Amino acid sequence: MATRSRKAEIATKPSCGVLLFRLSRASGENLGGALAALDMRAPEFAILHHLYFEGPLSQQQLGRALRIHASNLVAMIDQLEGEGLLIRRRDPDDRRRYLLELTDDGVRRLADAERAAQGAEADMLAPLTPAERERLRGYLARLAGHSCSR
Amino acid sequence: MATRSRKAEIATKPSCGVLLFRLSRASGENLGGALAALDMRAPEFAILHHLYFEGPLSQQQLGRALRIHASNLVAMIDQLEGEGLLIRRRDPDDRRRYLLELTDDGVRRLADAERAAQGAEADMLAPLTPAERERLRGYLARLAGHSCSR
DNA sequence: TATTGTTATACTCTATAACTATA
DNA sequence: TATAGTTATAGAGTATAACAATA
Repeated sequence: MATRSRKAEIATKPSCGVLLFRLSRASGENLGGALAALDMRAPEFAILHHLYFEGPLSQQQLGRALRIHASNLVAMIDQLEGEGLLIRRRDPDDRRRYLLELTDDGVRRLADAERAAQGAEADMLAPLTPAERERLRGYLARLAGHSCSR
Repeated sequence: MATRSRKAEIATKPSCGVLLFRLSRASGENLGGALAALDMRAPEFAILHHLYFEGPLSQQQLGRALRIHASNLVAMIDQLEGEGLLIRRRDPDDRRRYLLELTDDGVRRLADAERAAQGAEADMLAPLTPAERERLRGYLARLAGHSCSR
């Protein structure tokens, strides 16, 4: 009993949290490698992606969803705006805010990035059947919606 | 047709890769917050965790699994060894390598960290049913085994 | 020659605090 | 007063290259 109690304090299987930690780093490495050919980084890809699906958004909203600190987001948005991939428009209802919106070039660039990322994604998901991949995607989408929409 | 082709280049739903990016950051923030009470960071937690389940391992093996660069791992292992949570033993079969192994204190510290992390994990997984959580954990474990065991 | 661990270093990312303009 | 965006800056995290010890 005494010898078991020490072991019993630790779960017999890795938790989702620690699995996410490991997997996100491996996935990020693959994604980063694929995006490097386009001279793009994962955070930029995530920004374009999120604005495409959820935009227009303020910098605060975008930063909260992607867990990018407001102070760090400024330079990233500057960069993307400088490349003509998005525009900052003042929100007429609250002139403190910007409304970030993709340009047509931004949409095209996102499409290029998605194409590049597809191969990396397929490698990562190889162990799962197509049905399992879709179920995983559904789970992740629900969890992301819950955790990333504050 | 021409108006559809622009849209058609981009998937109608976020991919697993970008969902993992977002979710891992939200999850990491929660985990980091929970571990802060123990004055521990997520990478340290992952190291203790991985050595517990997969150890003993060389620094190269550990670094590859967790995507921590060998040059950066040195200081982290120094720190954990200094706290008495693990030991570096020379591998008698290959004296270039260490065999990293948790001490009893390391196991206890991991148990403390797991307890602290449990609350954050429950919050994150709240949108899923218990059965769905277990299926998700199984998927993540299979993918991590594939991507993180090079 | 190749590999493990190590150091030094530059670069990116992240977090904190203070400022401005708007609300 | 409070919030959105910005700036400056310190602190982690990351990657590259070179080295000693060992294979």
